[in-house]
Amino acid sequence: MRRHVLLFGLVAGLLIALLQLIEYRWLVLAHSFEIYGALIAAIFAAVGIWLGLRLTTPKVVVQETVVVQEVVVEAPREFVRDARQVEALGLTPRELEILEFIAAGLSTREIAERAHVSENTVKTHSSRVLDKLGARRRTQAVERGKALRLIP
Amino acid sequence: MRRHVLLFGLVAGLLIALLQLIEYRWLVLAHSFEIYGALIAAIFAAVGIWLGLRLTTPKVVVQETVVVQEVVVEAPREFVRDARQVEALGLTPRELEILEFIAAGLSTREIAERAHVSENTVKTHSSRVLDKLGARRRTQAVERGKALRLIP
DNA sequence: CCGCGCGTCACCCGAAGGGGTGATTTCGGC
DNA sequence: GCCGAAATCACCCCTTCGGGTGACGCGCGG
Repeated sequence: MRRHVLLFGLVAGLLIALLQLIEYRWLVLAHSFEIYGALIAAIFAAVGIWLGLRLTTPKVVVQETVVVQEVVVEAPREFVRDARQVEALGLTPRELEILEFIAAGLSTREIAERAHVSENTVKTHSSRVLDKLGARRRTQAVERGKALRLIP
Repeated sequence: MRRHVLLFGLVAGLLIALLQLIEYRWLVLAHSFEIYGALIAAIFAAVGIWLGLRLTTPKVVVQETVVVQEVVVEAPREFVRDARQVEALGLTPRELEILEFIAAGLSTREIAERAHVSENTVKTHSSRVLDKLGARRRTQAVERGKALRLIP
């Protein structure tokens, strides 16, 4: 980021110098003022657009035959649960919790241990989750949960 | 996109007009020329950056109380399977295929239909997948498969 | 040619998951 | 104080899943 600012400053300086040069050589004419202004405007706008794109576009780096692509980390992709989906589906906090455990690949027994409840309770919750998600299997529930942004 | 170009043209025109006005009113001084140029440069660079960002930043649209957010499709996040992991685990193409079906939430029967093989075959494959991934359940296999970049 | 990896299919058995129903408790709101 | 939502637990029944084993055909490489 700082690199970009420095780069921009450098480019700007060079451009100004260049324009000054051009001005003194060929544009010392009547109305050169307007042309000069338009020229500056156009060039800097272009540079600005380029810079704006640079700031948000991924970069591709080639490293020892391995292509590494810098991904735009739009705020480290911190997971944010889609509250509207949750509400629309009527999922309770506990049910979401069990869904997360399921997505982690835990068995009913393991979930029961971690959630400090009986296996029957876990089964009840998971049944409700499957029902509310319209899923017939845990794997399907997980798939839908991820698609609906209910779980990471 | 075309909208942006038009918008930019309009803004540019207004700015030029504004600057002309300012120039005639207060900047008819010695050396106003450089100031004027710098001003144009700065403003248009800013506009350019803003425009550049606008072109690549997600947009939020409010529709009948429903907020729809355009998500930046970062090069559709093309999935690239980690071939080294596949080799390290000794997973065959068919097994990976079945793993994908499992991740999609399909049952053994459904997978058998889509893969045009018997349920028994699917069970054999899925058993091998679970074995090779060190998983005890399908959900766990999916979780590990994703973690190891074997499946999207 | 023979072995090996892969894909295919079968059968069995026990474990796990899923569907349905009913019941109790707890807690916050009306 | 009653109601409803949420959470808890139980039991039954059936399906699915997972583990184990065995077998067959095909193609490739030694």
